[in-house]
Amino acid sequence: MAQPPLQPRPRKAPRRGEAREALMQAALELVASEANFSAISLRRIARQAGVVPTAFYRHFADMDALGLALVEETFRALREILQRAQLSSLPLKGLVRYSVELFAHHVRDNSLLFQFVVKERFSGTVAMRAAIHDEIKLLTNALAYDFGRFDEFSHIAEIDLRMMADLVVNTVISLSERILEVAPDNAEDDALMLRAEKQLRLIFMGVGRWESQPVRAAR
Amino acid sequence: MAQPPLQPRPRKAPRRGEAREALMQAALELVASEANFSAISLRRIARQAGVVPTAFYRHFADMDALGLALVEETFRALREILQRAQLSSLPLKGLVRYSVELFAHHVRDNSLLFQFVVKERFSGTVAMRAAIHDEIKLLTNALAYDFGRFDEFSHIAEIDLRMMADLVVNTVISLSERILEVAPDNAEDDALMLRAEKQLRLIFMGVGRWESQPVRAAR
DNA sequence: TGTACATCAGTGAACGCGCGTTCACTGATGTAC
DNA sequence: TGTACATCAGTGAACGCGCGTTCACTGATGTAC
Repeated sequence: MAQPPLQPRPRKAPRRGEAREALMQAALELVASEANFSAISLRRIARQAGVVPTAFYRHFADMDALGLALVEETFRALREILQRAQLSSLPLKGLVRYSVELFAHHVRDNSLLFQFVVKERFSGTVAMRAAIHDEIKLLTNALAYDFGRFDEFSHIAEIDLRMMADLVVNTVISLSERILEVAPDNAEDDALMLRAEKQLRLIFMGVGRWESQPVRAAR
Repeated sequence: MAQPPLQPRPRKAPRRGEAREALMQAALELVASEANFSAISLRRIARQAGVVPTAFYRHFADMDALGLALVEETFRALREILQRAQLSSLPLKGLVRYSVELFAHHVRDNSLLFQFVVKERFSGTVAMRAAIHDEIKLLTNALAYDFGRFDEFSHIAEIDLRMMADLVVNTVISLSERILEVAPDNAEDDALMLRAEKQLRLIFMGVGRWESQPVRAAR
């Protein structure tokens, strides 16, 4: 049945960056379909990408470099969509619902990237964990800054703005994790989005009544 | 210098369960000091436990069984401390602060176990992820049930009690993750606990104003 | 437009290593009488 | 209290395998002129 490939198949023309993207995609697929990044081998990734193991080194110094590239790609795309949406210039009314939907759909549309980051956030190498942690911290700081520009938050001390931004970011991260662990299903996704939306509205209900303590004098 | 151990050292008397605990402890130490569970080998665990690789099989069918035993141990101890504390019978005043401190100290005192669970919650095998997920769901349900017994929550629909319990559990999990990623340091721990306490108080401030939608008729 | 050549992506053989798991074994502990 | 024996934790040799990485190579693409 099988035809012995006696004559070597013609070498495919290499195109710049093609194999690099194939390797990144292969890593994402393997991590999503099983295990985590540290449990899959360089050789498996190369095989999945349709490339010989040694070709890996043409594009990445080692596995850590590949992982870091995937983290960067994830947050690059996330920052881009957040910047395009210009959330902080929208009217407050309906902002929560809109933001939750925007985020949830983005996670679904980029589920392999986000699955990768969710898995590696705590179990990756030190470099990868630090990279993810730093990116999340940047997002949290930006959110705290945006809060400060709304009248509704004018009575809140800076440290409490950060506390609130942290709570909101955690809630949204948790939403992403949940979305990724259920099979794509509109009804289920809607239930998860509705719950997250309620959680955020609950948080913002507290903001109006929040009284920040006066700043303590540094000793 | 080194004396050649020509005559075999006397065999240590095996004690029931001793090696089993040594294997579990070895796995915790290796996971905490580097990598994650899927990245450490059976042989490394045996070596760390001071036992020959094949002895592993006397105590666990495979690595998955060891991992599941560690997950179970973590939540067994957590359930025990929560049950002892009898939180829901304490006066509401000061309950948030007390609960946060209780939890944070428990995490510090059992940091290897919690580091393990935090790392494996998303990156472990399917069986381990499911076990952790189920345990957290049980805790969330118990918390929602406890909420329902306070007068302050009497106007909240059941689904919203669950939504709120979920938000509280997420906040506490996030606190644990943070505590485990900073070196033990009372000042830093206190700052993390204070932030979590504020986040929980903010959430509960919203509860008084929350209006649950009337239940929709099933179609 | 044509030619010469540097660059660089991809190849394939080879290496030594740590891995999970098997097997037959040893010898101490606990139990039946 | 003493003896015989089943149980079971731990041993050590051995296996075949996939791993990361090295090396010298091939040949297509892009560039200088």
